[in-house]
Amino acid sequence: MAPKRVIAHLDCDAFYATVELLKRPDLKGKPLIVAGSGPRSVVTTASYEARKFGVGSAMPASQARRLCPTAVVIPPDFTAYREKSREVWTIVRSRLEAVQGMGIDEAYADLTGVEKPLRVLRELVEQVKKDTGVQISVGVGPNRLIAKCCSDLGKPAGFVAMGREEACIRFAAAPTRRLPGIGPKTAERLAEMGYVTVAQLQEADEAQLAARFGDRWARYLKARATFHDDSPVETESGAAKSVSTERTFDTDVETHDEQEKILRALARELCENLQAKRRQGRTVAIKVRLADWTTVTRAKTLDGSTNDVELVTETAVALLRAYAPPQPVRLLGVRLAGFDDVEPDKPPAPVAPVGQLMLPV
DNA sequence: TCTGGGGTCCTAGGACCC
DNA sequence: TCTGGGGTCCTAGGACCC
Repeated sequence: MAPKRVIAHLDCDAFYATVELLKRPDLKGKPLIVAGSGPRSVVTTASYEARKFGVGSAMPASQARRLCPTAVVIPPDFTAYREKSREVWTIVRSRLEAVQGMGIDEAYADLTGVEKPLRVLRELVEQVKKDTGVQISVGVGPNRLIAKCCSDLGKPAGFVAMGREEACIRFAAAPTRRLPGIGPKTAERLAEMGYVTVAQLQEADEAQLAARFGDRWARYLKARATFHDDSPVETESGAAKSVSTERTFDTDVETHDEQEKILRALARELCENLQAKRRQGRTVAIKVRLADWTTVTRAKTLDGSTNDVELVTETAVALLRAYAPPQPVRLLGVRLAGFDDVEPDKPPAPVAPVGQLMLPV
């Protein structure tokens, strides 16, 4: 029988704000908001002082300023965040075997079979704090779902561990939205059916859920509510499956001529990025967001893979012309997918050893 | 008071081939 | 003349996550 899994979720507290405070210690204790300066920017991170005013991630910056007029607003410095992130996860990986990074400021680790896993984690958190100034909150459980919910529970500087049955009880009164995988739309639909809390979803009739969401989703939702999750911690991350560049404009762009000009610049930016990464893709796609927030995508798959500025640009422009946006445009984007190149920094695909026959399956 | 930028995965329909 | 089913590829949209 397989040993009981021990999964940890490690999450940096208010990561961007923390990095800014390390650069500017004089701001310590003040409410701090990391957000762009444009009229349509959103909050990327708020310090805990700012959160007391109701400021949260993904909130329009204009709203955040109104909620907390005394806050110091700093534009994001992604270069600094990437650098600090590298420091943090280098330490974590030096101490733990199986780590799966999830974006810049969090990761899962599989500590199954590790002696005294909680002690190992506590010492790790302490070292990261001492060496980098970054505070990590930790959640531990028998699977990723419980680990994730637990790291959230103790923030900031949290350290929470529990088993599945305890999780079912401790999160019973929480809204379903608290479960990762249940977003605003699904939570809304569940609420319409009378399932507002995790406990209610635990007791929900699966056949009734299936009628509304389909078999697969129904099973998934029940599994989430009862904290069943056997998804593995994936150590190999792999290269991105698509790469895109997009921009929201301070004011909507009205003429097709101007839209085209912007799209060309975006296509160039994307191709230069891909050339640096030595990646080529077959599918060129554009994204157009209209003034009324309608979002449209159009894609074309080419015969061969490319990252050529001319080819990608002309394909993207042709897609835009065919669509001919019927309203002013607030966002334009270009994306390349369908990569069939060798992943960077990896040896070529293995071939059959000499003397071994490749048999048709 | 409006709503960023970078991704992933899933679904569903149509084309096309065997 | 009519009737299949399966598999793959492509496109578009939607939900979700950090």
